[in-house]
Parts: sequence; C-alpha cells; structure tokens
Amino acid sequence: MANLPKTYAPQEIEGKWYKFWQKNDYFHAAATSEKPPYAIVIPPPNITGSLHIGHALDNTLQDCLIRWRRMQGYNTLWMPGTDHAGIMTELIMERNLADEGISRTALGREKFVERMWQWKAETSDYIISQLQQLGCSCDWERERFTYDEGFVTAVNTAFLHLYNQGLIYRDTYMGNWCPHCNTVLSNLEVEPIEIDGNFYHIRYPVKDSEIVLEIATTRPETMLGDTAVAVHPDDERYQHLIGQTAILPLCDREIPIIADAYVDTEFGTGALKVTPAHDTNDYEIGSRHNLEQLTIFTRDGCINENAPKKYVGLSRWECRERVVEDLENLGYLVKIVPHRHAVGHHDRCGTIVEPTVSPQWFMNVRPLAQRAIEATQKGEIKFIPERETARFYHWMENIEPWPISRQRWWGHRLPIWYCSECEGITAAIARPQQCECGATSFHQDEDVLDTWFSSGLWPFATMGWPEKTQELKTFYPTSVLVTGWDILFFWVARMIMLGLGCMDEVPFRTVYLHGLVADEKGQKMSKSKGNTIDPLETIDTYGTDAFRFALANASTPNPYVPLLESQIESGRRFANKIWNAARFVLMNLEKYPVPAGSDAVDTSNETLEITWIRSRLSHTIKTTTEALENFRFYEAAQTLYAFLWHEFCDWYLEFTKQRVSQDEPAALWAAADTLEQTMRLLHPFMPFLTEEIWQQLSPNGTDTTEDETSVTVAPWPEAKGENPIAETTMATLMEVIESIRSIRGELNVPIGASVEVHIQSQNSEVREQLETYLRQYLPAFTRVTSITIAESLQKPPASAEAVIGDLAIYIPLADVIDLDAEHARLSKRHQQATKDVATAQKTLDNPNFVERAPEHVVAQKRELLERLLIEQEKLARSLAMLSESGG
RNA sequence: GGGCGGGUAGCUCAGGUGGCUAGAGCGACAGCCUUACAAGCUGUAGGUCACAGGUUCAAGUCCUGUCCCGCCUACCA
Repeated sequence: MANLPKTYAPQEIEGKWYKFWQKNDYFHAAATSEKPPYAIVIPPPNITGSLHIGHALDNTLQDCLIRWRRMQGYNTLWMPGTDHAGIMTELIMERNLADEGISRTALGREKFVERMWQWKAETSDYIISQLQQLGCSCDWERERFTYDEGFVTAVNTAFLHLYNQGLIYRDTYMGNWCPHCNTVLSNLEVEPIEIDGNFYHIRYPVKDSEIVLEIATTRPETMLGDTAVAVHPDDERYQHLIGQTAILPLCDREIPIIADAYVDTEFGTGALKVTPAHDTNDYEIGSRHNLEQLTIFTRDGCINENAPKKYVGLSRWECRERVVEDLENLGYLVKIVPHRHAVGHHDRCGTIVEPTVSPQWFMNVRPLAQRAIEATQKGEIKFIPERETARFYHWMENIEPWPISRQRWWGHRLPIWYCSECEGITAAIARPQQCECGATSFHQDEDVLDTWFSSGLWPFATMGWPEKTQELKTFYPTSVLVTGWDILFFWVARMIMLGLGCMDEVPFRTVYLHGLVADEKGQKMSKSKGNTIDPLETIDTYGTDAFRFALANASTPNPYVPLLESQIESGRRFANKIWNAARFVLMNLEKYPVPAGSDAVDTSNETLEITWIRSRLSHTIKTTTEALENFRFYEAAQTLYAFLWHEFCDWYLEFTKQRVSQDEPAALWAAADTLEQTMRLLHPFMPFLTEEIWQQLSPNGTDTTEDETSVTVAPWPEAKGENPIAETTMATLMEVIESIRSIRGELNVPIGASVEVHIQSQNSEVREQLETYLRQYLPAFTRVTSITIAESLQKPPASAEAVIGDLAIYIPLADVIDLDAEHARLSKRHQQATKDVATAQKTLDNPNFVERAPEHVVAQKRELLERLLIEQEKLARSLAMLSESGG
C-alpha cells in the first residue's frame, strides 16, 4: 500500500478510474443477456454549449440509479447522446456569425448547415467529456444524436406513419410567429410575461352620423389591420350601432360594427376593435363573421403595403408611436391609461411573439393524448412525485393541435414534396418519380420539423427503430426516465404520445421528475439571474464526488432544490472523512493483515462492538436500498452520511483503536469489511472515491492489471439482519460515555486530567454489561483512573453527577469542581426532567388514552414516565445535597 | 380567475399510511493539534412546528378557514 496523503485529492484519482472503467467495458449493455434489463435513456443535452447545474443534477441521479442497478445484477443500459436543438443552436450560430460580420441569409442555407455540422462536432465531444468528468456510466458505444443518419430515417418513418393515419396535416391557421426567428412556434414555446403597457382609448367615428364609438386597445398599431368593431349583442349602449359602419381613422376605411358574444361589456369600453390577422381572439371572431384577414406585418415584424404608405417599413414599436402621435394630432385619441398585462415572448430569443396567419404542418395529437391518458390510468406509466400525474392529465386533456413545422434551416426536413406543376402534395422519403398530374418535377418542403418531434422518438430511435432490433426487444419500454418537471409537456408527454403512435407501447414505466436547482433564496438558477453554479468549476474546486453527493443530498422531493455552496463544501468534508477512515483502516491492516481465507466470518465469539456495527450496517443497507427504490436520493445520502460519519467513524473506529492497541485485530478486520461494504453502498453516489478505497481494501486488488475487477460491478450489499439487543446495550454504553464527556466539558475538567468514575445501578443486567464492556471501551473515549460499578454506593463528596434512568454516574472532582456550575447544570436537567414528567404524566392520566391507545404505545409511555420519574427524583436529591454542602 | 407546492432552530431542509422526550447539515458559542482526519475532535446554546378553529385518547402530521411566499395554468382586448 502506498502512503496515502492526509487529505483527499480527487484530481489525482478521478481520471484514472474513469479510464479503467472504460477500458474494462463495464458500461456496455449487452443486447441479449440472461440478466434482467434495466434501461434509461439520457435526456440528450443540447449541443449549444456546456453542461449546466441542471444537467449535473439530472445526470448524477441517473448515474446513481444505473450504478445501483448494475451492482444489483441488472443488464443496465444508459443510452447517451445529444440533441441538435433546432432554434436554440441556430440562434447561437447566428450570433457567432454576427461576430464575423456574416448574416445567416447572406451565407445561404447550404453553407449555414455546413457550419452547424462543424459546430456540432466540436460541442458534442465537449459535452460528452463533461458527462464523463461527472462520472456518468453511459454506454458510450451507443452514443446517438437526434440528427444523425439513423434519426433521419426514424423521423421520416414516424412522419409518414402518422401522415398516413391522417394525424399529420397541413392547414392555414393563426399561430405564434417569432419575427426575430422568422418561424411559427407552438404554445409551449411562448412565455407570457407581465409588462407595463397602456390602454389606448380611441374614437372610431360612425358613418353618416355624429356618433363616435370609443374602443380601447393595448396595441394601437394593429388598428391598421382592423376589419370590424365588435360589441356584445346584448349591450344596450350599442344596440343602435350594430349593423352600422365605422370609419377607421388613419386609414379612412369603412368597417362593419358587428355583434359578438365574445366581447365583455364590463371590460374597457365594451367596444372591441377586431384585427383578424393579428390576434387569436379576433381571428376567431373573424371566422365567425367572415371578416377579411388583413395582414399588416411582414415576416420580420414590420409594417407592410397593406397599411397606409406613411407607416410602411416601420417596426411594430415605431409604428405604435407614430399611430398614437397621429391619432392625437387628429383628435382621435381619448386617453392613455397605464395597464399591466401579459404579453407572449419567444422563450428562446425573448422576442415578443406576433400572432400571424400562415400555412403550417400540424399534428393532431388528440387521439394519441387520449391513449396516453388511458395508458397512465392503467398504470403502464407511473409519475414520481405523484402530483405530476395531475399536471400530466390536465395538459393532455386540453391539448391542441401541435404545429410541427418550423421555418428554419437546422433540422429534419419534412418528407413532403410539392409538384412543380399542380402543387399537389406527395409524402415520401425519397423524391417521387411522377405526380398524379403526370409532372415529374418536385420541390421538397423547405421547412424543418420542431426539434421536439425528433427528440420525441428518442427512447426507440436510439435503439435502432424502425428496424426491429434486439435492443428494442430487450430494453423497450425503458425502465425509468429522469428529468426536470419543467419539460414534462415539451418532451415527456410527446415521447409518450409518439411512443404509443410508433411503437404501440409507452416508452418508459416510471417517470421521475426531479426539482430544479435553485439558490439559497429559492430562485431557480439561471444565467440571466447570474446565480448559477458552474459544474466544471465546482468539480475543479471540490471534486466530482463531493459535488455529486451534495446534489443527491440536496435532492428532496420539492419542486425547487436549493443548492448551497456550504452543502458542496460539506460533501468535500465527507469525502475527506471517508478518505481518512480508510487510511486508518489500511494503515492498521499493514500491521494486522486480514488472514487468508477469512471470508467466512466467525461470529461465534464476536465482541459487542462488532455485532453492533454489523447490525447498523445491515440497517443502513436496508434503508439505503429502500430509499433508492423510492427515488428518495436525499434520504439515501443522509443515511450513508450518518452511518459512516457518526457511527462508523465516531464510535466504531474508536473501539477499534482500543482493540488494536490491545493486540486484538478482529475489530479491525470487521472495520475493513464494514468499510468495504459501505464503499459499495456509496458507490452510486461517489463513484471515484469509493473505487479507489475499494481497490485498496480488496485483498488482491492492488493495482495489478490482471484479474481486474471493480466496485462498479461488485454485488450490491445484502442486509443480513439487525440485532436489537446489541443495539440497546450499545446505546446505554454510549449514553454513559456521553454523560461523562458532558460532565468533563461543562465543568471544564482539564483534558489531561484523569477521573474516577463511580456508577450505581440496581439493574444487575446493566451492571453486568457495564462491567464487561465499559472497562474495555471507556479508555478510548475519556481518561479514567478507575471505574467502580455497584448496586448501591454513596455519592462521593464534591463530585459531579449524571443520571440516566436508574443509572447514576458520579465523578469526584475535589480539586476542580465548581459547585455553582454543577448546581446550575443539575438544576437545568432537573427542570427538563420535570417538564417531561409532566407531559408524560398528563397523557397517562387520561383514562381514554390508556383505554384506547394501542397497548405498546401505552407501555412505552409508562416506561418513559418511570424512567423520567427516577431521573427527576435522583436529580432533586442531588440538588438538595449540593445546596446543603455548598450553603 | 382556477390549480399545485410551501411556511418546522439564525440559514437550507428532513420529519411515507397520526403515537418514542421534534431531527440533520451549515452557522453560533466554549474547549481541544487526543499519533485516520483542524476539510478534524469534544461539549453547549437555539424551535408556541405561520395563525385560528375542528376531528381524535393522541396533531408538525388529518379537516376547515385566514394570512404570507413560490410556481403552473387561463382568450379579458
């Protein structure tokens, strides 16, 4: 064994072990195996840059599951890959190009896409290497990309499959248009943000009359596209105007005054200007009344020729200013009232969306949504936490047609061909030979598909669909999907629908939706808020394992999980603690090597502390396993932390010191065994550190290259059962030790000073236990000159006292005792005891409690009261004595 | 406007189907370099479990209402 440094240095071991794992192919899943399958597909990170804190959490949790199941003996597949992330990646590329002074349009589609592929090559490698730094045990041989060759086939096949069922169709409809990205968007991509706007009240004169109709709008510029004014059919104020004609100011166009029940008489003036081409509701009204759709904006959000000349070419905002100015000058403007309202923004680029009518490809998701609901109701899919199920249903039940075409360049082209002669549509992967009309010339649809269409195929396209591969047979449906709740609709819901649509089977059995990483104020971490923690920086500073442990430890079931720097720090301290515990064990093993063939542990002559630590280990195995089974990562992490630090290190290793100093190595060998098993338990959370220690501990497992093995493929520990008697005995001993320490601490007994300990107990069993073990253990925890244990003994003069139930501990402190301090100490405990007695007494005094509560609860209460009464009485007596001698 | 989640120690959070004397980490205070670890050890302090009712032998936990905070959703121009 090499000399281990005093402080754990993660940088020195992490890279080494990752290479080792890869070399041994531990992460590769066999397409066929006798082992039961367990599969997770990674939520493919976008190729837009580097991993953020959300990825770190998401992938840490996935790796925990995968490593745990692998150790449990499953044939585990963690399918990795990246996403081409259509619009987002294009935006970044456009920004890069802008830095070079090139515009996308100047470059042209072909060149642009070429550059995108170059970019992809660089960034996806970078992202993969970051996942590896995080320790992710993905099956890298199977890495995929949502725009690779296989995906093109899968996307085309899926499209045609759904098209042929009539689920995909072309329609001209009012949609969300992003004037910056020049594409239509789905509702999900539009983020409503509250902004401070205005309500503009404007007069619309009524033709052939002196009457003016006052309307109110937040978007005065759209009046240039007005084709009606609507009032409520029952609105008495406007009855006489229905059917009349208004004169649209600035345009001098005549528009009808119509009645439509959509109009809210209470809101604004009760008169609504109608712009069917640029407002979703107005569009509906327009279709009901057959109004003209007058488009007044260009694709990039400027005024077009349908508006009066003076406004043509202005941006939406310039136009608003000019229109308001003109209205005011001409006397049409009544007033401007500040008005706060929600306005849709493109979630990717932040541009205010312009509702626009355009021809698009849609997917009718209703039938698949219905099947998804049914599948969930039948239990084919389970959501964790459960509350997410309700969100899922709600969205699925209210789903609307999904616009799937995007007017962009980077992404899957639609397998749709238009005849150059008759414009007839042919759906086919390859260019068709001949149109029904006889023509032979075609052009392919220029649009690309929404990125989520292709990532919706991820769980089966990555496994080779549409081929009927062995992988699909083995691993589909996958076991679990792990992702943040924020993409439940974007991605999870669509995977389920497309899985049902293409595979006729849900893509996964369980969906675990974790929280979003937040800062200490509960604010979601985001670049724009500047409150992010950079995963790579964190790994550099604290080490991967510390970071991973902190993430798992922070991962409560809450929708937002605050991650504090101090928690990562705590992870690092934990790693260092483990490191040093291992050092201690290993250093001592040099002196006392584990005898060969000692695998069969001899428990016949086992000492209490060994029985105890094995019992606690068994409990820890059970709790950790259950926590993982229920996706309670924080609970697993906390269980392991508490066991390793506060039981194994704080107590067991101290016992071991004592034993070893007396030349009794059995405790040490049990320590090595416990540590080895604990390293296995902890491995899913802290893969690098546990591998390093496990290798050092394993009997043959020094750095030999032959017969390589790894904790990665070691079996998951088995809970062998707990020993309540040993645990109870140990608890008493610990209490005694803690009491003595407490006296020493509170009464400022010098560290170097040895003390006499007198213990009185009427319980012979307890006395026996103390006789047997306390003499052995105590020296490891505090300096003692002598220990006296008796059924009854006089409290020595000038001594400090502690009471534990029937047990009294006296420590003579003639030279150092501060009687006032001791009095204060005892009276505080007496007060507490009195309070506890009162509480317990009150419960037991209630006859209904004794009658109706379960027997064991009553018995427990009685025991407690008894013990508390004894303590209270002892303390009272000692206090009286103390006052006497002191006063 | 609806729906969901939350309010427990100075801070961040645990406390499945009500029942041990309400816990942890961090922070605070006091004392220690005790030969695995100062990224450590030992001890101490700190909580009307948001508020008000109710159900129950028993409520941090279940019910109702109120007040805050956050989020998701909705066509009020």
